[in-house]
Amino acid sequence: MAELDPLEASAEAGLIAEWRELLARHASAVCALDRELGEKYGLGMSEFEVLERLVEGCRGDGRPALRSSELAPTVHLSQSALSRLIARLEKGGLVTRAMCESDRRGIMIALTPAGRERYDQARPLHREVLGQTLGGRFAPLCGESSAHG
Amino acid sequence: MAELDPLEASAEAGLIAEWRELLARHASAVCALDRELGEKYGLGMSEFEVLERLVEGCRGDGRPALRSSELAPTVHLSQSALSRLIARLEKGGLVTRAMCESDRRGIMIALTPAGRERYDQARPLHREVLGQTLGGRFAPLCGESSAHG
DNA sequence: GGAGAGTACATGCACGTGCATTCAATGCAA
DNA sequence: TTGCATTGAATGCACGTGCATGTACTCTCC
Repeated sequence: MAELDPLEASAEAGLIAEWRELLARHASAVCALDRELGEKYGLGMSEFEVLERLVEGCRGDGRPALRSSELAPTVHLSQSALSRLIARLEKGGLVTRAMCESDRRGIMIALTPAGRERYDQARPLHREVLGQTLGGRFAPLCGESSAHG
Repeated sequence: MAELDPLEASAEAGLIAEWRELLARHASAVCALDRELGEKYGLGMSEFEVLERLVEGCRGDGRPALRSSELAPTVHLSQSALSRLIARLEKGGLVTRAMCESDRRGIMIALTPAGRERYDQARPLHREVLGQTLGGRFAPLCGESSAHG
């Protein structure tokens, strides 16, 4: 049982505490976001994140669109998952996919007016949910047995 | 555009910064844990978490098993997901499911010696990965485009 | 210019997840 | 006791994800 020094053991305990808090916060926030954004605006958490990156990408310079490869690292999604997510958003009329003229392998993803509007509508709820789940401390934990029921 | 006071706007910016850091840390840790534990010990992150709860449940008092309903809230999994996860662990010989004699609707989940051994083997790697992804700051982000390739 | 390596995105597939439902057992009331 | 609502867990199903691969295009070197 004497596998660690007392010092290392307490460092490990701190690490695990940090890890479990991270898991709990993540679970409660993602769960609440998916539920709330999903039922009120038909968006999942990742869909909203992508819309938000597109809105930010259009800010400042007049660039109207982002490459898929620029988007992927910012939303913690695999390339294939992002590809399908963009397809869903396009099907919903929230973004458009256009061939990139400088490199015809790539695509330019642009927000449509409907996409911008949906984002603007969903944003206050997104912020509110985050405020409750991150700022607030009533973490309901996730899973249908505790928060979904 | 004047939808928020400056004060509220900066509070919102802080909230979003916190949220994005949470997402980034979670993604990199989960991705690394699933990859490392998966390829070296055949365990996913949630499988490991469940084994750990069982090990902790057996500590102190001599209680050899936990109810499924006790386990669920601690691992941020739905009841159905936990049910299938336990089935996978049982199939792998790491836990046993036994009828609960006091309430025959419930089941008692107990770690087998093999399960305990697998946990003991995997634990150092689990801690190491967490130390790198939480303590360290080289967050590789997740997704096949950045960390899986 | 042509061949082969490398890159960007799409797609087949397997898998884990949550929701809704189902089945069995319990608790309570009549 | 019977009858009914409730609870614990398992399962059908749809869906989002990652991995491996396919397809189209670009780049480099000859």
